[in-house]
Parts: sequence; structure tokens; C-alpha cells
Amino acid sequence: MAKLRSAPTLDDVAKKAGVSTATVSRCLNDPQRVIAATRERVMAAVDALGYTPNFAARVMAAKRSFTIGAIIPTMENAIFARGLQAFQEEIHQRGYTLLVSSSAYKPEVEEEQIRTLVARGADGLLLIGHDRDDRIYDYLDRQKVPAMVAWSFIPEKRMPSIGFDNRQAMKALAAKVIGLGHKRLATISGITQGNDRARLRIEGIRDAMQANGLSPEALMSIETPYEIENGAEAFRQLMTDDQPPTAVLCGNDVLAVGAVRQAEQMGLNVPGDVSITGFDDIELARIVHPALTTLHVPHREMGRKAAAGLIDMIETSAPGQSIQLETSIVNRNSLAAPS
Amino acid sequence: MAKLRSAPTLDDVAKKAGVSTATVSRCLNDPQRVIAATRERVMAAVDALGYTPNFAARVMAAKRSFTIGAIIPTMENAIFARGLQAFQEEIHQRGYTLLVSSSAYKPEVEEEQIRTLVARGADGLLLIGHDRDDRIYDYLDRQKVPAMVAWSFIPEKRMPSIGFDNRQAMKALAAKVIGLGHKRLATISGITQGNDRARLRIEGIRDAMQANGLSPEALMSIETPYEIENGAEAFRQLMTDDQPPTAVLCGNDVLAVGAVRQAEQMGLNVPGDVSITGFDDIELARIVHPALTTLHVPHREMGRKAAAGLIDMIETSAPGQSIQLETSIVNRNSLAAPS
DNA sequence: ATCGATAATGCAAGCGCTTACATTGATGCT
DNA sequence: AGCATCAATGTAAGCGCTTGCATTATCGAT
Repeated sequence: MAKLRSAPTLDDVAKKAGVSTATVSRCLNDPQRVIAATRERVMAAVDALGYTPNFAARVMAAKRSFTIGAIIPTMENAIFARGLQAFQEEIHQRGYTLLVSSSAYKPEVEEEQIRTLVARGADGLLLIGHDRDDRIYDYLDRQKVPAMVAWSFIPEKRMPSIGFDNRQAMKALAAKVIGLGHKRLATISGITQGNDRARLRIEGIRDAMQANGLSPEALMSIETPYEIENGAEAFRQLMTDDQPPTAVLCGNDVLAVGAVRQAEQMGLNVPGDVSITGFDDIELARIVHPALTTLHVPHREMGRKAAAGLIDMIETSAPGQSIQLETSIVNRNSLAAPS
Repeated sequence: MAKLRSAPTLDDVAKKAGVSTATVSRCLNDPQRVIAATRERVMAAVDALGYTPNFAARVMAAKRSFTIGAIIPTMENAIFARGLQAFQEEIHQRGYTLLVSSSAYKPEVEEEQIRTLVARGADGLLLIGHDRDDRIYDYLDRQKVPAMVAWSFIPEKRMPSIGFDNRQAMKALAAKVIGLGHKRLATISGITQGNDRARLRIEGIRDAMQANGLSPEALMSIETPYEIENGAEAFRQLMTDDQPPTAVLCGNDVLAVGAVRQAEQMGLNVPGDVSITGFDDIELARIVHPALTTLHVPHREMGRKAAAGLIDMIETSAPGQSIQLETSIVNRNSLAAPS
């Protein structure tokens, strides 16, 4: 009876089963390498002792942590929740555990979190969007930690990505808006600094304007953090202009919901007086009144595939495939022809 | 030049600085124990080499991981998001990292996750609600891993908790509903099995009925998973009864939103034809039409305090204080007197 | 100068696991 | 029966760090 009531170790199990620690280890990690009779004996000992392997020791010896880190801009709103949930379900199924941090959309914070997660031995990282300092990518290379970018799809970038073409998607939506006859367009965007998704969405609108004979410079635009209140405030500003827009394309649903509510507050009918569109198709989009015409993003699929792709990279140390996902416009009631 | 471009170790730093590994270690963990001159030399070496300590090795040697695990029922809806975000901000500030899992409201899954997180060396655990097998608490005791329960406050339970009195809170809301003149009450509850919060909320309604001369048995009640669609379906069932309720108290806002939307679908006016209340006061509650009269829960405060309390338990190995938080009824437009 | 006390640093024993390599025992040939 | 082969298992060397204890340097007081 060596140490008092401390957690049982491999050694304890080995003794109890009358085998070496190597055998126990193999039993646990690669069962078919050990003959059935022994295996049963070992498993019985494991059960009897209530043994759970010590994670740190395992990581140290095996140089694998079966941990995947994810750094998302925020957990607070629903944008990333669904995708992250799917991501975690998938990796969990494959025997990995999720380590999450949120960066609050701040690049410095994100960088620190990346380093922390790597130091903690994360086998791979899930990152949102492509925009970040090259230094970070160099660091990841040097540490040989594979990373997968989600919520964006830009195959020519340094990191593999699983997501959709933000620019193209928004262009399609904008084209539809313009097709309905809108000429004075505005956008309420997230902060574009360090956020390729936000930037590309604006570009997409400009593309559509260009392609449809509208001057891209005419696009009214406000950048603001992704929060309902900010969307409301931005909308207020937009609508108090001399020449208010007839359609406001928002960078995401959260902002759009803010806009819709502000419109109500201002006594403006949506879409009668002004059309508003969202992006993401989160739950909120269906709940708000009028329900948002928005871009549907296959969040769960994205989360699942990102997980699968990342684990592939980890396990095969192959260079990671990028996968493009399709988005679709979902028509609800916040968009109509201008009156 | 031993190993090629592998991450630098303590040893490398020690050599470069011309000191022992012990000194380097102390430099990093307890700087004032080493004289300034040496410290500078060491730090310079650390910088030059771009050294980051190996987490697993540190955990193993120090038997501390500076990791805190949280197991929440789901990340998918917003119920836990805000509190969790605050929790993670707080622990991050105190130098800890968050490990999250979601149990999908399944006790077996939760148990497995708890074991995984403990095996990973979590220094402490955040758990939601008190209801779980004693075996788990025994396990935690044996492993000496402190745990804090949130979203519930029941001081006489085995684990310390930071939250609110679910029963009392719901009783207050129900009393208000009854005070308005409602006599036929219904509730749409989450699954009560393994969920003390859900169960206590129903009890709270019954308490209020009892206290106000209504028969508690008369409460119509449906249990269903926390999802908008389920809330809608439950509401439909309730309202197609011979004697439909005049007020439906929902176990949370998600369910209530489902109910509200279903009401609209059925051409029922809320609160004219039927009143509906929520619980939690998440974003959705303000967005839905009519906005939900609901119970406000101080999620961020709860998250922060849970973090502080848990870290205290970890660092002082003291037995953890329970803290009760206040909830308040927020009056919006989904509740009125029966017509 | 000398001696203790004390501060600074070094030494080395683990922490619990994985895994390359060594050993043993069966199995199937000739 | 004898030998190569291969499967099953054992042996033991780390993995990179912390920390109790031993050693050395420093400093004030005598």
C-alpha cells in the first residue's frame, strides 16, 4: 500500500493484472496487439481499480494530446454556436476534446490564445477567417500545429479553409436586391479590420452594384461591432440621411435584427418603407418581425467538415483540403421591391 | 545541436543562460526568488530561443493544470452562452484556460465528460444544476477535484452552488400571473429528468397555485426538450384541449418563443387570447413579437462569480461558498389579464 | 578576519505514460 | 527433431518540467 488513496496508475493496474505496464498500455491504446485472455485480465483490473489514465503523462510520452483548440471571436451570440457545437460533437466522436477560447474580435487576444493553446499541446487549431498576421502562421508552421480556417473559403490562402465564398454569397443577395429595383443601397457591416468575412461581404455588394449598372461608390456603409444595439444605432444614422437608402444589407443577422427593431421604433415599415437583409440565418432571423430575408449558411455542416478535415490533417499530416460550401438565399419577409 | 528544429526546452534555455534548469524554472514561476541579474540573462535566453514551456510536462511535474472544465447541457442555444462567456473571461484573467464540453442534456454523456475532463487534469469543474448520480460526486471527491454548480442555488446540496432559487423565482412569476386573474394555467417545461432547474420551476408554479387558492393538480403540463419547435408543438397541444389554458408559463425563453410563434400561427393573439411567459431573459425574449414577459437571470454575474468561487476553491482548497443571486421579473408584452 | 545566517543556485529524483528493442514461447517447415 | 519466424510480452529509456534538499556565495556582526 504505497500512497494513500491517490489515483491508481498504470503501474497499479499492471501489478494487479500481473503483467507489465507496457502490456496495460497496449491494452488501452491498441487492444488487438494483446491476446484476449490477457486483455480481459487487464480490463478487469482497470475496472476494479477505477483507473483513468493520466492525461498529462500520456501527452508527454506520446506527444499527442487528442485536444483540439478553437478560437472564436465570441461565444456570446449565436453566430458561431451552432457550428462550434457540431465541431465539438464530431471531434468528440473521434476521441478528441475541445479547448475553446474567445478573442472578442481582438487580434492581439487571438494571438495570445493561439500561443496558449499550442503550448497546451493542442494537436490542431480551428480558426475563424483568414485575416491574421503572418507571424502567427509562421509560428504555427514552426510548431507544426495544423490549423483549419472556417467561416471563409479562400483556397489560395496559406491555410486550408472550409466555408463559403463570402463575397460571392453577398453578391448574389445584393444582386437580388438590385433586381427588385433598389437603387439606394446601404450596408451595416461588422468591423472589417482583421475580418476578411466582413470585408468580402462589402466587396460582394459593390460587385453586384458594378455588375448591375450602379456605382459602387454610392454604397452607404457603416462599420460597427456585431451587436444588436449597434445595428440599431447604425440603422438610425443611415435613415436620418438626406437620401436614406431603400435597402440596407447587413453584415450579419444580429446587426439586421437591430436594424429591424430600430425601424419599428422609428415607425418605419419593413419592407414597405425600407428593406433589410441579414446574413447567417441564425435562429434570431426567423423570430424577428418581419422575419429576415437572409443568407443561409450551413453551420452544422461547416462545423462537422472542419472537424473531419482538421483531424485528417492531424492524423495523416497531409496538407489539408479546402472545401467550399454552398450558401443559399432564404426568402422571408424583410425584403421587397421599393415602393 | 541535438535535435533538429524541435521546440526548445527548459534545458536549452538553461544552457544558453548558463544556469541550471531549476533556476530557469524558478525564473518563470516565481521570479523574485532569483536575483535580477540572473533573471535578465534567463529571460534574454527565453526570448532568443522563443521558448514556451511544455504544458503537459508542467502539469505532470506540478500536478496543476491551470485548466478548468465546464460541462454545459448545450452550446447551441443562448441560454448558457452569456454566462459561459463571462466565466471564461474571468478564469482567463486569472490565468486559467477553459475546457468545454456539452452533454446534450444526457446524464451518461455528462458523466463521461466529467471523467474525461478530470483525466485531463482539470483543476476544477463547472457543472450546471445539482441533479446527478452520487457516484459522480464520490468520484470527484476521491479525485479531489473541486466543482461548482451554477444555474441553481440549493445551499443544502453536496456541492456549492452559485445561482438563483428556481422554485422561488418561478413562484413569484406564477403568483403574478394568478394575481392578474388567470385560473387555467399550463406549463411547457424542459425534461425534468436529471434537471433540478426544470423540476423546481414547475414546483414553483404549483406553490403559487396552492398559495393562491388554485389546485396545484389542475396545472396542465408538458415536458419537452428545449427547442423552439418543441415549444411550438407543446403549445399547440395545450391549446387544442377542451379547456385550453389562459396562461402558459414556459420553462425557458426558447420554449416560450416557440409558443408565441405557434400562437401567431394559430391566429391566437398574445396576450389577448392567451398569455405566455418565459424564463432566462435571453436576447430572443426581446426580439420576439410580442416581447416576452420573463424572468431575468443575471447570467454574466453568475458566470463571473462561479469562476471566482471555483478558483478560490482550487487555490485555497477551502470548501466553496454558495451564493444566491436575485432574479427579477421583466415585464414586456406577452402577459396580461385574461379577457 | 571569522562565523552564522540567509539568499541564490544547483542537483537529481521523480511525475505516469509510451515505445523501441529485447526476450520468450508458439507455430509450421523441412 | 531442429530451426526460422512471428506473435505476445517484458524491460527500460526517456518525455520536459518542478521542487525538496544540498551546496555555494553573500553579508553583517563580532
